[in-house]
Amino acid sequence: MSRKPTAEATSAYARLMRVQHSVLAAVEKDLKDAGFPPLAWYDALLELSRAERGMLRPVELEKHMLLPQYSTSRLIDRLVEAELVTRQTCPVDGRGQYVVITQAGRNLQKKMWDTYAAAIDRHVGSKLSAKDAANLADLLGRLS
Amino acid sequence: MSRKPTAEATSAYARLMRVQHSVLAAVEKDLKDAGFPPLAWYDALLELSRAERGMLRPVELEKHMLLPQYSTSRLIDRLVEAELVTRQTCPVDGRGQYVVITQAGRNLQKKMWDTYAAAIDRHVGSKLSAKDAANLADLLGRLS
DNA sequence: TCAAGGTTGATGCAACTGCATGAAAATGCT
DNA sequence: AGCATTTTCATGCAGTTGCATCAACCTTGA
Repeated sequence: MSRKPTAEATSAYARLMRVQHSVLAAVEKDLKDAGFPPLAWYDALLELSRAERGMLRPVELEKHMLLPQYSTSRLIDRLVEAELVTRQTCPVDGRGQYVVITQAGRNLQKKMWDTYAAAIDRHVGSKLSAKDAANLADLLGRLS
Repeated sequence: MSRKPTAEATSAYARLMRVQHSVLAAVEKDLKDAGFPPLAWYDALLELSRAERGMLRPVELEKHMLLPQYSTSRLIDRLVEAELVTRQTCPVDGRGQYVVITQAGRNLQKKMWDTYAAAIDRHVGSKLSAKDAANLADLLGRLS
């Protein structure tokens, strides 16, 4: 049975799309203006830097980042090309591999965070009280 | 002066990115599975259908949709190709043109709305009370 | 053990995007 | 009016994404 959304739900949906688009564009612009690579690189480096021994299987990275498989594969290509990660063969699974963050990768991730944090603060933090932000996070969480 | 965001702001930001991504992917999938073109087509057709006499300048469409200029230009190409809109020369501005929605365009927009509405209800409406949805819309609105 | 089926990762190709630029027309300034 | 600037729209090119598919390997089950 296919129901129609309420006006409130439609409005929330529309703003979710629009606001995310604007905020993401603004944040990406701040990073780009500071001479940094795209956000997807940061996300990947962050996941890797937090992982045990700085390594993850592509398939794990893929799940963390909610990216399609081929997209992850090519992102890794670019990170390898930029020497921010290396590929290592996986000893326990002949199909698989490990992606390992390099020291340069860790350094870049840390450097990007300064700019990234400032951008988040400017485009989100400065516009909401901590209480409102927590409330927003909670409401968004219910959509998962 | 570049400040760091609070944990609440960071969390709200992260969820905004993640949840929008998931919801958009789910909605696009529903539309695609029903055999419809991408959401951007719907958005353009909706804007046009609501406009005076079903026509807009590309530059206006661009502002409504928050798209870069070249992206709008090419979207219009595809809509023209699919005979959902036509281009007409603009009598008051020799540079400009009008994009006019066709009857087929209006029909498609209406048909898509059934599926789109059901998707919004499923992925947003059904997960929030009307009050929560209104609250969410309000909080998101403060980020604009 | 071996075949069937699932998982992991790469890649050719077509479509799409971003960037830089160009052409044409309008606007503003003196 | 004359010239520089701005606005509007299109497009070549390189890089990226989406789709389909492939190859290699693992797992399951008889």
